Formats: sequence, C-alpha cells, structure tokens
Amino acid sequence: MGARTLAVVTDNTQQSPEANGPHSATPADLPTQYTPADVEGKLYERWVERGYFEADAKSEKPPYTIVIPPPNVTGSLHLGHAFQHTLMDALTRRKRMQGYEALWLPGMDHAGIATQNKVEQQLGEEGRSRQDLGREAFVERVWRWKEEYGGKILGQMRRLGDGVDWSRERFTMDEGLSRAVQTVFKKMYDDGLIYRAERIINWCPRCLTAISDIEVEYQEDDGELVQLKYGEDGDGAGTVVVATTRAETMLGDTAVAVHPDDERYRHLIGKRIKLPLTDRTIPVVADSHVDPGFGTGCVKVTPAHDPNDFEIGRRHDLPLLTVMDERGVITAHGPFQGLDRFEARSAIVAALREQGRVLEEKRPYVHSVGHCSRCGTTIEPRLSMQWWVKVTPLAEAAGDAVRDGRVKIHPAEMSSRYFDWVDNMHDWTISRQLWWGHRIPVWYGPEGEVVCVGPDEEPPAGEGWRQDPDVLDTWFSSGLWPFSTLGWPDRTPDLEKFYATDVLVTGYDIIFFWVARMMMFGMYVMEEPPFHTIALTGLVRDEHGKKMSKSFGNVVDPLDWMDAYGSDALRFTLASGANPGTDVPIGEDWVKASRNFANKVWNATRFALMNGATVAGPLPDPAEMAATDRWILSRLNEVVAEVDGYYEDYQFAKLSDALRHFAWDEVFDWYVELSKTTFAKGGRPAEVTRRVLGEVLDVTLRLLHPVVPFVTEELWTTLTGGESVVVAGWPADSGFRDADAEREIATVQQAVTEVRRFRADQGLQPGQKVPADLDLAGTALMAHEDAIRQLLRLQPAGEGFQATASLPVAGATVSLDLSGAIDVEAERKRLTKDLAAAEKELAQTGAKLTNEAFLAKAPEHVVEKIRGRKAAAEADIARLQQQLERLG
RNA sequence: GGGCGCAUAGCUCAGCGGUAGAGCGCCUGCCUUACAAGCAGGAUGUCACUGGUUCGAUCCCAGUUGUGCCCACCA
Repeated sequence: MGARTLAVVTDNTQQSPEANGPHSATPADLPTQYTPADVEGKLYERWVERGYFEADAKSEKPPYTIVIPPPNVTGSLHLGHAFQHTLMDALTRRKRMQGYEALWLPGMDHAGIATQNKVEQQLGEEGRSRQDLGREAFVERVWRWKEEYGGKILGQMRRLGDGVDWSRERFTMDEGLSRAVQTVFKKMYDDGLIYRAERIINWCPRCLTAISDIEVEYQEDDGELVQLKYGEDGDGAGTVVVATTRAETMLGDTAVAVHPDDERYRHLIGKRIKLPLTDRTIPVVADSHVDPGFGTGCVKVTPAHDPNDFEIGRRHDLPLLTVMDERGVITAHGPFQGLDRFEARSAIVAALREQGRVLEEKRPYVHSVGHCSRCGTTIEPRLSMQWWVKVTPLAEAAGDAVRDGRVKIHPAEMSSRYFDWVDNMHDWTISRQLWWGHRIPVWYGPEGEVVCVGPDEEPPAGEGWRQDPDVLDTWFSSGLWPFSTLGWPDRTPDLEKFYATDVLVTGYDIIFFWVARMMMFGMYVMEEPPFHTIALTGLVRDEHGKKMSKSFGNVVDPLDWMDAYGSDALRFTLASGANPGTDVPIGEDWVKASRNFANKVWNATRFALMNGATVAGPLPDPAEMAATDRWILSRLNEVVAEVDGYYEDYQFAKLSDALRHFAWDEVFDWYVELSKTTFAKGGRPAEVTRRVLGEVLDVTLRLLHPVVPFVTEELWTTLTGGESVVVAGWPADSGFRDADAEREIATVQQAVTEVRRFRADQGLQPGQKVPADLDLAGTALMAHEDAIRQLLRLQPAGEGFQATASLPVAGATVSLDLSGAIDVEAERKRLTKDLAAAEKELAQTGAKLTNEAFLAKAPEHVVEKIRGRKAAAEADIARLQQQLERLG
C-alpha cells in the first residue's frame, strides 16, 4: 500500500483550533534526515519578528518572570551559559504555553575590572596606558569597545534559541540602571548603611584597586617560612625569634606580640627590642590572638600590611607604618627602597642571614596565598580608605526571607551554603579604584565637607569641590538587577507586573557574589524578595566529570557542537544531565545521541504524515478505539502529568528522560509499529488511529518543545498546520486512563519479545517469513493476531505445516514451522538458563513466605506481591520444564 | 583547622527499606518501503569496606578507607 493513498484524510468537518484550514502536509515537505542548520536560524528570526517573546505589561495573564544572570559584556557563550539558558528558556517557554505572560529579560553586566582590563590590554598593544588617555577619554574608549566587541554573547544566545524579550534588553551601565544605583547608594548612605573607613583591604597591585573578600582566590603556594631573630643579645630585653613568610613586611613592624599567658615571654611584655635593619625599637605586647603553640610563640606585628596585625595594632594602639606603595614597591627608606615586594623579600632575608639572624628555614613551605580573581596577581593586604556597606542588617533580612519560606532554594540541601554566608558576612568593600563603572556619588568640599548626591540633585558646585574618584563594585549594580531592569526607581508598569520575579536560575558557585546580594538589596529596597525560588545549577564538566579549563585543554565551544549537531541536540543533552544542584558532565558522544533522538522524532513524524496522521476534529470516542489507541492515550496522559511534576521540581534530567523514553520506546517502537497493521487494513480503525497518532505526536511535540524548540516547531507546524508551537497551548492531563489497555499491550509486548528472542536464538533472519500457527484463544493477545504476525514476520500455517517449535507465551501458544530441525542446543541452553533463574526466584520467594517473622511484620501488599512472584515463578518453571521435555 | 557532599554495569549518572536501572560503550544478527543518526536480540554489577538496626538494607545508623567541593585571619 502506498503512502499517498494513506495520506488522504478528508472526512473531518471540525478544525482543531490551531489549524489553518485544510492541511495538506506531505512527506515530500520533510527530507529523510533532519538538518538543523536548515531550520534553526530561520525559525528563530521568525519567532522574534512575530514578537512571541515580547511580554506585555498590560496583559491580563498572570506574569511569569525570569531575569537572566547578566553575562559579562566581555564574555562569550560557554557551556555553562548554554546550560543555564537552556533551563531558563525551557521554563519560560512552558509557562508561555501555559498561558502566562512570560518574560525572560536579557541583558549584560558592565563587569568593571574585567572590561577595564580588556581595554587596557588593547591600549597596551598600542603602547599606551589609560593614564595617557585620561579618565574621560578612557571611559569613552570603553564605551566604544563595548559597542564594537562587547555583547558577542547576545548573538550566540540567538543560536541557542533563547526566547528572551529583546525589547527589554538592559545593561548595568544604562542611564536607567545607573539612576537606580545612585538612588540606592544615596538611600543607604542616608540610612547609615554605607560608610567610609580606613582599613586593611585586599589590594591588587596590578589592577591597582581594592577588591572584596570573595574576589580573592586562595591557592596553595610554595613559600618559605623563615625564623628571624629580633633584638640584641646584650640588650636588657634580649632576643626573640619570629616566623614569617613575608619577610619584606618586617620593615613595617611596630611590635612583637606574645600570648599573655605564655610563661616563656612574660618577662618581655612591655619591653622594647631592636628591629633589625632599621634604627627603630618596637615593643613586645601581649595579645591573646597569638597561638603559643605555633612556631616560637612570638609574632611580628605589621599593622599596615596584615589584617590580623591591624587588629592587634588597634588593640595596643600601635603605629601604622606603610612600607609599600600601590604597586607593591618598597617605599621605606634604606637599601630596600624601590625594590618590588618579592625582590625585597629575598634581599631582606639575605641581609638578615648575613647578620646571623636567620635561624631556621622550612622549605618549601606550602601555604595559602590570596590571588586576584581577575588577573591572578598575589593580593597585597593594604591599608586604605574605602567605602563599605554595613551588611549585618541586610544579610539578616536576606537570611530570614529564606528561613521563613518566602524564598525557596532548590535543591533544599544547598540552603546551608547560603546561610553559612549570610549569617557570617563581613562588611563589603564597595569602592574600586577603577574608571569603568558607576562613579561614587559623593562630593568632597574644600572644608572637608562630604555630600552624597541623589540622582535628581545637583552636585555641589564651586571652588574646591570634587567628586570621589572611585567607582562601585560591579556586584553593587548587579545586585539591583531584578528590579532595576524593570524600571525602578520609577514605578513602571513593568515593575508592577513582573516584580517579584519567579525563579532565579544560576550556579551554586555564585551564591555569595550575586544571589545573596540580590536578596539583600531586594529586601532593603523593595521590601520583598526579588524571586520566589532560587534554582541552583551545577557546573558543566567534561565527559569524565573533570572541570573544564584551558590548562586541561578540555574546554569546548558550544558553537562547535551546535554547528555539528544542532542547538536542540546540545540543549537536550544539557537538560538530560541537569539533576538539581549537581554538576553536569557532557561529552560529544552524548550530544550526538541527542541529535539522533531529534532525527528519530523527525522520522517518526514523517511516517505519521505519510500515513495520514491528523489533528483535525475531535478525538474519537474511546469505545471506538482499539486497545492500542487507548493504551497510548492513557500513557500519554500519564506522561503529561509526570512531566508537569518534574517541571515544578526543576527536574530537567528526569523530564527529558521521561520524554525520550515515552517517545522512542513506547510511541515509536510500539505504537507506530502496531499502527502499521491497522493502516494496512484500513477502514474505520485506521481512521481512528490516524487521529490518535496525530494527537499523540501533537502533544509529544508540545511537551518536547521547551527543551528542543527548533525541531519541534518545524514538525509541529507541518503536522498541525498551526501557527507556531511557541504560542500553542501546553498539554493538560485529560485524566484519561485505561489500565486494562495498558495491561493488554504489555502482554502483547511480552509475547512478541519472547518470540523475537526465540527467533534470534534460532538464528532466523529478521526478515525471514516463518509459517506459524497461533493459538491465542482466551488470552489478551487474541485481538492482536494480525499485529503479532506482522511484527514477528509470521505467515499463515498452510499446507504441510509442521509445528517444529511450540512456545507458550502469555498463556497462549505460538507454534512455528522452522522447516526442519531447530537448533536444539541453543534452545536448551536458553531454557536451562531461564529455568535456573526461575528456580532461584522460587527459592527466594518461597523462603520469604515460610518466614513467620516476615509474614507477621511485612505489610500485606508486600506479602501479596511476593506471593504473586512465587506463583509466576512456579508457572515459569512448569512451562520451561515442559519445553525442555519436548526438546527431548 | 572547620563544614558539606560523593563512593551503584567499561564510562557518566539515576534509584535510596521489599525482584538492581538509564544513556553512551560492548557482543550477535539485520539496509524489515519513517529513520543504518536505524531495527531486533544479548552480556555485564560481592550497589567502597566493617559493624549495627530491621522479618528484610544498595537504601537507615556508626566507624573505616578513598575522593570532591566550600569556608577560615594558620603568623
């Protein structure tokens, strides 16, 4: 029977809501292989042109909002982005289909240090520095850079299929967002939550700026712990030995500290000793911070170059002696002046060694050293005046919002990480000595006045007034992102409609940097959490679970895989690996497998179209359907419910898995195969199956669409004639279930599989027709004889039929004429093996059922189940023994 | 130094009190007119180790070993 004759469906009078008149897709419309490149770009542009992703603040529909974690303007798409974007896109696409006013808001972060470094590097290649240009020209240059090279990632997002609302794209340095920054700064300043203080901060001598604690990355570095003898033998106080890994700071020592209870040094407390290489004497102070058990129990104290020493200095009123400049060059007078800190370190140790003051060296001494997260330079603790945010009250509110359930963290186990942070947060250094960023809105007057200026206020004018030269930490503006992007501080329709956002999808690695700060600002500014749910994702790793890094050489450009296998394949693979909060390994073979799945869906739909599958008209009455139709519809509705459940739980791996198995193992491998017999026979049953097959594919494509938007769009529009699956409705569980049909088909599957196994064991060619006599009377298989014959390539038992093999399957008997001797040994082997398994099962279940304790204490349904298993094992054994006997 | 997590098939991971699962890989046979990016069949696990709780433990508890991550002011 030709496909053309089967494709004609004309008797339906009712159109489905999506249908655009009589629909006449033909298999010719679809090539035999899915080629992503042919459709992806075209479809994306169509979606954008039609405005599907543009949200309407005036809509009556309930809102669903996700703001994108703004990628750095310097960034390009990596697998981590592709991963998170896939999840966010799937969430918003589904909600859009469900009838929500879905907004996924895109944008970028100006990424202060990163961007400034990039442009400085570019200048460097021209032999110039930012100082050569001057501040204004430099910032101008950064803007030009941003226009020219920045935002590469936005184009890449289109490749991925991100359904973002481009009309609402934002940038943290936009006029509007800058106004939000200034407004918040002013408010916090007025509330006493922002203050200026001179403290030890983390200083990057290369970037020449302060950075916050979390921007410091600690590494185990090789160092040298040297023990230095301070003081003079002849002196009254004598000598003490201190240990240090940073000998160069000794030039700035202003004390030696010992523990107050340390008997060894009690006599020294209050005395002064000579500081080597200088003409100074320094006091010995008692401070309980000192651990008497470490080293000699004596600590050199350098209040201007070490945070602990700074605290000790404060407690003992020690002078702060700065001996290095902002580039880490020694400024103290003497032979070391002008040396870089590392040169100075060896020079000073050498000089002290010459004086016999270096007692003992431990080398290598591995210890934890802080590095700038942006450039890797060793951090220099540095005394300086900076702006700070007083975080305690903000962090408390941020913690409470999660504690009292207003914000849920997924998976819940990750909450501890969040609490650890917000409950122990130190004040936040927000000023940066950079030029690219939001300038601190504070003016200093000639008389020492300090004025914080709001966005609608004029800065003080006149002689001697100048603005603070520093800019704000990038995370200050990104912390405002969930509301600044919606127009705050204005009470915009967007803000009214779309705040608070629904879910924040981001990596667990960014909880401290970003999540906690958005929570703090959201609670403080909006008095409402910025999102209802925080869905934390893991990191993308390579196929062996190893971190992707340039040094390992295992970094993959997602665009390469999208080129080779399509965006859908990449997305499906990422979604399939997305178990909440866990890292996601990905390998090229897996992407290939996802591509194969897309192609399978493609071809199954082609088959359906060739055979006249349709979505037109209402579904036939179940009473009119064959068990196969009722079975697949029952399963379909179960899958709809299952997928919905997984979405609510952000279980992307589970829902992807469930859909793949349903589509491939059930719809394609069984329903479609069974439908071939129905179509071949024609008549009303074929019509019913055409409609059911259309329904099943329609719904399955909708269910798959959020994760694999391109192939589903192409197929769905072809199948249904609908405008776009993007704006089609999300399937709802109709409640239709048919347990009898499910059991019946399970029996068919079992029987068919059993005979197939026999055929394979007998070495029969898959296509080889075998005469067979089927005795199916009184079994669930009865209605499926034709399908069973078709699937198993069995032909009617004709003249001279000889039942050389007789298989009991599912209560029925299938007799085959193998035209000669069957392979007795192969069959005996198989049966013996099955028999052993059945006997083992019988022994196990039997043992349980004779166990009094089990019978007394196990719940009834468990006991019942074991009884069932025992009966099944007994039946299997009887059947297998009978077969073995027949073999002789 | 603290805290958290993980150890299940060759690889990557689900499962987490009642018969061990998936994807990829592997073996066998097939171009069966939707698909070889496919079809059919198959093999594979002392569920890290040692105890404990339980009628019953991969699953709960304790300890051991291995491994990963986060935090911390180890001079």
